[in-house]
Amino acid sequence: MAQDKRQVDAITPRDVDFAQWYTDVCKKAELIDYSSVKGLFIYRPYGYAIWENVQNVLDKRFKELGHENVYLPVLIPESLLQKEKDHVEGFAPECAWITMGGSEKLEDRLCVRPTSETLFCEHYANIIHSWRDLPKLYNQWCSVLRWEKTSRPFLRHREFLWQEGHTMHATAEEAREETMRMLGVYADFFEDVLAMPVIKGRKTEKEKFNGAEETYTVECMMHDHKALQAGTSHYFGDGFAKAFDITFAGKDNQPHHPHQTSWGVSTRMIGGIIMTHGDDNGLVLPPRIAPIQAVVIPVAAHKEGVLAAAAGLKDRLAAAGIRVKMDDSDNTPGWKFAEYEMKGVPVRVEIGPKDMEKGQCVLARRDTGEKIPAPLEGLEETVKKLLDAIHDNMFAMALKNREENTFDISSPEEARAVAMGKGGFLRSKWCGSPACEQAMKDRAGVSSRCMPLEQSGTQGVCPVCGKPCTTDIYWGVAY
RNA sequence: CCGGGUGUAGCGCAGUUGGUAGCGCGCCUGCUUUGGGAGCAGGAUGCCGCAGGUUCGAAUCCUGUCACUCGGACCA
Repeated sequence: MAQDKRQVDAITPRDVDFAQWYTDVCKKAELIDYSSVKGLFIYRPYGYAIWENVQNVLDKRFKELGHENVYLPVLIPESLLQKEKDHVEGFAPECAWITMGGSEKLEDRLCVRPTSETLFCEHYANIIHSWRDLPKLYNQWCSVLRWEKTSRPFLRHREFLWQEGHTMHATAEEAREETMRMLGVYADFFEDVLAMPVIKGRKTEKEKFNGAEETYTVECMMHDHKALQAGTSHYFGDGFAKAFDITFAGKDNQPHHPHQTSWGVSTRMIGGIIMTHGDDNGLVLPPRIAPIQAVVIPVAAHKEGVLAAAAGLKDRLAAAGIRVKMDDSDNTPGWKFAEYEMKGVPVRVEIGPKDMEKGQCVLARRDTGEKIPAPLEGLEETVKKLLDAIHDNMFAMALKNREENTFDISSPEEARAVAMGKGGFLRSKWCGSPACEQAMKDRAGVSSRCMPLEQSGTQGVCPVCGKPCTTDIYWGVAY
């Protein structure tokens, strides 16, 4: 079957206008709606269900690694926010402030949390006293507010949902291990659950989180060859602990500052899913996160026995642990095909009179469009295997896109030619100088994405200054 | 935040020199249909984004404001 055939005309093709295509998918797949306030979006049930599945998988993993969920307040007093200089400088421009309580003006105005480092530090100062209190492995699921100037569904909200892990450790080594462990959790999640290949790497000084010593990232390539930072993990050292006066008595009976990490992923990843896997017929959801993994559609439902057969298939698949829905509404089959394709349901199960005669149904896979007749016997296993095959294929397609659009460049001008053309990840050496990084921004229009953890170790030269160096780095245009 | 564009029914749009609001799709009802967005018949739906102003009279002209959108700047 030709999977590139466009079956849905409610959506602008990607090649015509990628930005419009993205907006169409968000709306037509019923993921999101706009509210009356710029940048504040409504997560509709189908969109929120994706986030719930993300939460379920990640929350389980966090807890397996010993993390506990907590909930801290939504407001931060200005005096508290200002305790760490770099941090407040980074976030102040996008804080929203509460200045009135009822009809009274507030003495110390309150910031709606843009992130919760300061709140966690204040709390940790109260509860960490001894080496026996460490490590503290806390995580919070919440929303945060950043007063962005421009906003787009999922990719840049003023209010967005995320999780933020904040951990405290007795030693720098332990905190560094935690930073890398959680980066690994994110990388595995993106690849094994969302079918999104990632590049794990470290951010440059310019791009790192305000107040962090080191920032690590998982970077993904979207279908339009732009980069998306999909998750971050920070090592803070003891900078915040000093600023917030967090100390503990060590085994040596001396006072010490603990070492800290934070790490987070947000609903931005849903934008990443859309732009990594979607096609001209709409959303294509990774099976392991799809709210509906298989939709059963009865064909000629008025005919004797068809509805009962469809309901039977639904019950069997549900009993096998597959998230399944039957659509027995009176829309035509063609309408339903288009509808669930727009919504990215990985597998469609068609059953009609002709199938029943042959003891089969028809499976249609969303990723390739292929239609496969399948015997009713053993259907549970067939569908499970198909879901895994779809995941593998989606990952392979995304990886192919990234590999075919990653280029080695040796000058800002060469980088610019690619960036202004079809775009992509640009790989080069880098001398480590902020001036050369800025020159890439000014002359090529690209920002540094990350220095990959997997370094080749080979000798080369910086594309800007020409100095010999060994560090591999990726550049790109980012969302 | 700076420029360009746009706000009229759920969606997409028309609306002339200012004169009291229209089309297509969708929606509701009924019948016929059903393997790729069905057909016929009937029906319902409007704070013309919001707030002021000009005018006998404003969707239309003026001012302000909010939102969407495309560039740019900023930004995780």
